[in-house]
Amino acid sequence: MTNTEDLNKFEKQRQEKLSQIQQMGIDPYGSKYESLETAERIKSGFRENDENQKTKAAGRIVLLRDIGKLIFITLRDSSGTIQVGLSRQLLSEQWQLAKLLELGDTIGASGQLGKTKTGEITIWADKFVLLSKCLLPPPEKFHGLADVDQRYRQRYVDLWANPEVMERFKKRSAIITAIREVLTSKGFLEVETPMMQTIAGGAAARPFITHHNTLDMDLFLRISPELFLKRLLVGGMERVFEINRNFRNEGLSRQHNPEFTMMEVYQAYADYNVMMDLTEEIISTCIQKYCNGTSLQFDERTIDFTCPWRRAKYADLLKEYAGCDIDDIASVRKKARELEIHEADMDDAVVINDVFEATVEKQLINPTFVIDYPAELCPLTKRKKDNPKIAERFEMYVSGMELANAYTELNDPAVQEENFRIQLRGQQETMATMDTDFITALKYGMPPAGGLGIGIDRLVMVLTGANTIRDVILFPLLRTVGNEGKV
RNA sequence: GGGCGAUUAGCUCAGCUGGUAGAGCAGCUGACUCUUAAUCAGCGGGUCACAGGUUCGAUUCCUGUAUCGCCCA
Repeated sequence: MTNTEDLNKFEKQRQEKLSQIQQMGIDPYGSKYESLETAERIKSGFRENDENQKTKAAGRIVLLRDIGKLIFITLRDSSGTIQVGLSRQLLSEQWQLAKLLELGDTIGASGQLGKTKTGEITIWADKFVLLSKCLLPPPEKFHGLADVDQRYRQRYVDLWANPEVMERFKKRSAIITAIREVLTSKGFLEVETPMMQTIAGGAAARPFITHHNTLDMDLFLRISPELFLKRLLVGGMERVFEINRNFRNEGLSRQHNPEFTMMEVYQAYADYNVMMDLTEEIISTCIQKYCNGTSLQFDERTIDFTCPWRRAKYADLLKEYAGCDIDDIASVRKKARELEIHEADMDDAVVINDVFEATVEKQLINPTFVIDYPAELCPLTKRKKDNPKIAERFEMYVSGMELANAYTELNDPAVQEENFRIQLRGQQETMATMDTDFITALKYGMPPAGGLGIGIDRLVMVLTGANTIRDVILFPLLRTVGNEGKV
């Protein structure tokens, strides 16, 4: 709990400076300020011994050293920091305002670029403007904002108080751009499909429910775009992708936020092998562009992304790490009991998968394609021609975390309808609706295809070394606190 | 949902076995025209998360609540 009276004391002091500035006839919230150079460009473009380098920059005051008749300011913009020198000599009539500047204020400054005696590139301002007054005390200048809760709730402070946070989100944006570039250069069309759906399909997860008033209709926030993207394959879009949010009404963890960003891509006339190559290409491109080399540090381990990545069969991994044979269900159930999985009233496939998750997943450190899943776990996937018990599906793991999931897409409407029926049998409430329109679409004929989903948040975690998903989502879902929202 | 831990000044953190609190930064006053987390001198600043309980006395011990973190489901 913050003590509002004390907070008011600091706020009051800043308010007083604000009114002093206003009494000087100055607007403390500025206006258009253009022709700026970024801090990094100013520094990289600096020419020694050039007496005539004028420049103009704007940013937030993150450090301020007042030496009397000379003030040094460290200004932070989105590119980095630049030092601004304010001297009484150069700014005779603006000097009074200069002495009122304080940490957190946003200013713009223009003037000659030069170096100080100690070699710091500095804008010696002949003019500056207050662009926005900061009325609340900024975080501690050296440690930044450390309170985890406050960092997420007040990301707008976190972003400038902790430069590595800004860097991480710039990297996130760059990663998504790189993915778009890879896909569009290969002829994939970026599309948007409904976030609000009348049937929450395409995955097994509990959805969020909302309501449309005029239509008096309950809607679900989508748990997956899959069934809509496949409709586009039926429509003749042969290569499509979507990068957008999914919503799952389930627990929160290091790897789970209720809303998360998913990239899904579908390619007609392809299969899951093509999707494996595409996964390698997309992620390798991101790593080449934004990391050094082909390996990186994550979770205190070195992860080697050199292609090709390991491709291992689900059943083989189960044998390797759990020590049981997928075809010997008794041995799998025995292992489940050892792992304290309550297997008694579970289907065979579910027990197998729980054992897999408990034993295999965390062992998959370097990128690994787990291929050929038990068909029962994959209602939307085509079976192997020579073995109908196995589905052509892979999941890709890094550091024990699922990053991607892909299938050779099932396009036989009769098999799909049967799979839906089996799936619905074991479920209740919100999930128990058959997407008959999707079956209708398949009846018109969907080309054979490969489909792939990559969890963007988790990918960004791995590529930026973030150990919780909250560090790669600007505004992660948090509990409301106190009387937030009340006026 | 379960277990463990945290919550002390605006911020970052100390505070041993119970005796109503400290530092640095920030703020205020003053000095300083080359600082780099500027420095120097001085000053102010706290319902020790919240609510109960034990005690002569609780920031400290106990219980509950809230939020966050870690681990597990």
